[in-house]
Amino acid sequence: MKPTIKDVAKRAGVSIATVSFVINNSKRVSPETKNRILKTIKSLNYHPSKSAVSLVSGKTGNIGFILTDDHFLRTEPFYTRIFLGTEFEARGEGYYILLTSINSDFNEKDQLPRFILNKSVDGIIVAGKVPGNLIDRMSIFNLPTVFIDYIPPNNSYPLVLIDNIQGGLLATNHLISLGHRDIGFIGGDISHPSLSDRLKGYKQALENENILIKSKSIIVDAKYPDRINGYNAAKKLFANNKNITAIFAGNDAMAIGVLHYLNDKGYEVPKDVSVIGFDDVEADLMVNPPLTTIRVPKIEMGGEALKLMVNTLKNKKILPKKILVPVELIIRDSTSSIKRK
Amino acid sequence: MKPTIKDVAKRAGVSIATVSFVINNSKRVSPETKNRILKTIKSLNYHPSKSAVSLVSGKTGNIGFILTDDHFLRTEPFYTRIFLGTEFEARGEGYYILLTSINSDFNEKDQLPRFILNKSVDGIIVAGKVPGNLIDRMSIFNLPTVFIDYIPPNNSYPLVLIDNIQGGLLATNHLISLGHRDIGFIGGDISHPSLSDRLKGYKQALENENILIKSKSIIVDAKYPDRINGYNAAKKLFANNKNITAIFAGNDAMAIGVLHYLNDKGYEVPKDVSVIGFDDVEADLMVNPPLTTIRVPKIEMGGEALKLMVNTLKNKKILPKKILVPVELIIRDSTSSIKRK
DNA sequence: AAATTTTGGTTAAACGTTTAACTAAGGTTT
DNA sequence: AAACCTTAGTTAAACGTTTAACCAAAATTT
Repeated sequence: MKPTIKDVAKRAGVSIATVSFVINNSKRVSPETKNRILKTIKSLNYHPSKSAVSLVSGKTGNIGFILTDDHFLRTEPFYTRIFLGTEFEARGEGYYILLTSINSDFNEKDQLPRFILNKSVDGIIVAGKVPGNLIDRMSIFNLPTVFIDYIPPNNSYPLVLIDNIQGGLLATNHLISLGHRDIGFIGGDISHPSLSDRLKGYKQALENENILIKSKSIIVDAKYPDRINGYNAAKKLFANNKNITAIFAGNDAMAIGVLHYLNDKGYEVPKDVSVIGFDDVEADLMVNPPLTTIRVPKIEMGGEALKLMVNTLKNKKILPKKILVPVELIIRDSTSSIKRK
Repeated sequence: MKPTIKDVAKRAGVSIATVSFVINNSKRVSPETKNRILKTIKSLNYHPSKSAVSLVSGKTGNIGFILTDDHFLRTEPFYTRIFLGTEFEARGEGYYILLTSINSDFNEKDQLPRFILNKSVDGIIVAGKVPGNLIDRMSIFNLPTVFIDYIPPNNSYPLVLIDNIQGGLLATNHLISLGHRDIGFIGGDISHPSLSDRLKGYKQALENENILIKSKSIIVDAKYPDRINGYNAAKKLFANNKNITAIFAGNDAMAIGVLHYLNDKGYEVPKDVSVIGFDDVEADLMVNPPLTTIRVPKIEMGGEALKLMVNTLKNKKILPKKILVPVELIIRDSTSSIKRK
């Protein structure tokens, strides 16, 4: 059997309370006794039982992580990486992450994640857009909650967001600096704040250079930003506007779809058309040519969210705070100067 | 505050023991009382405290999932998908998965995953090859353990394995049936049983058709099966043997490296050379042409492992059992008949 | 109708911690 | 030296369950 605090106490010749005090160093214990207990703990290879600690402290040491099925099963590992980031950070802080996915159309009939119902977590991290119904029903439990990459309707939560406007600027400025003037924008689900901010950055960059913003160069009618919709959006874009020399896609999956379209139609990238994506997922290196993109620091985002969570957990109060994580331009081979044309 | 079993008992006018009996339906309770209690539970929205249950039952309801950092951060979502499969299944069974990654060169100095030390899991699922040191030190804790996609040295554990020999046969037979006779094999880390089995399938298929197995057509000296090593192995293969018309790569990442090499050297795929991979990861659809491959049912593998675990947990004894999950040939555009050449 | 079994429940101990309340001994102030 | 404060520890209650041991009443067997 695993040793308990009693075994330690007996062996060290003290009461269990004293052992508990040195574990949590919550009260003065004489240096000699403390050392003796520490030695005993080590020699017995004692580790406190998590369930006992949880029961009496009311804290579980777990943090729930919620993701929709859509986001989880996404082809590019995006949210999975964010999860990983929380796990890494959690390990250092002594927390466990309980991950669960929910239906993308979560509604009244669906049960809340079990870890909320049976009090198995101290706080919740939500990544990506989730249904309002979930947020409403979750909020009743008054668990500290941090949102990643999504701004919930009733925004009083701590947030970890991508600096999407800056990313949009970076991407578009890169294309402008290469001499491009006819730049298309492709995205899906404009209602998602991330995409609308990327578009905002795009428009701002054009305005700064006094380049006319043409609505026919902006295609944002896809429901979901995946490869197929990227392909179709590219088709639509070229149908509207033959003179496009560069395309900024709202994410890498769509950018890859654009690449496939261009390849099918005989355009060479980047000679004929430059393409830039957003996210920096692994597939970017698999495609030909490797995709220029805006890197989103996914692991770091997860880490920031966890730090925020641990902070509110320790301060016993929720301090609504917004962290904007910086993005970075990653130049690969899918963009080049217009002169080559 | 969250309601406890006492609240339910008081409201229903019974003792807490009776409530407990109906929750676990572990003893006869009259239908009327049972119904009344069930109603009360629902009306109070009562859910048993997990830590209290854990403490008294000695069971945590958690299952640990261990992965090396390498495998976790792998570019293709392979083990992540397996994890997902366990999560899906676990949800139905009422378990939580605690995921942790360990150093790829885990040694004496590294601490065992916390969930083992403080008894936070009832069993452990290990995915992919892990260091022997971990296995040895873990085994002392006598936790039921299931291995996925790896056969540990001291093999007395339940296993969930890919039918790699069958996959190797399927892939090679596919190429042979297209008329290919000069078929190269590319892999990394031949010490990994998965790869050696795939190679075994390759050899068997050739033998069956009385095709000579040439050692110069087999390149397996890479340490790690990634894209770069696939590229280099392809280079080496063609240096050895100009007549190759088809390549079977040990996994998709290497196959994509092969594709890149062929593209760089001006070979057309599949016109000049056919390429088949193994795993069926998402990037297969991103490359041009989409990669023919052997599909490994990743989600299902995770599910099988969890079922195995729950089974041994319920039977209170470890029944060593081996599950061989079947694979499937997925024909895309990177393979074609040799006649076209 | 006395003896026995079944039914439907209750009581209380146990799981392994934390922590408020207490105490004995030694030091410090007056 | 009486009164008080510190220090270093102990005792015992509490957290929310499960479950073995018990019990009273009703049903069944003799």
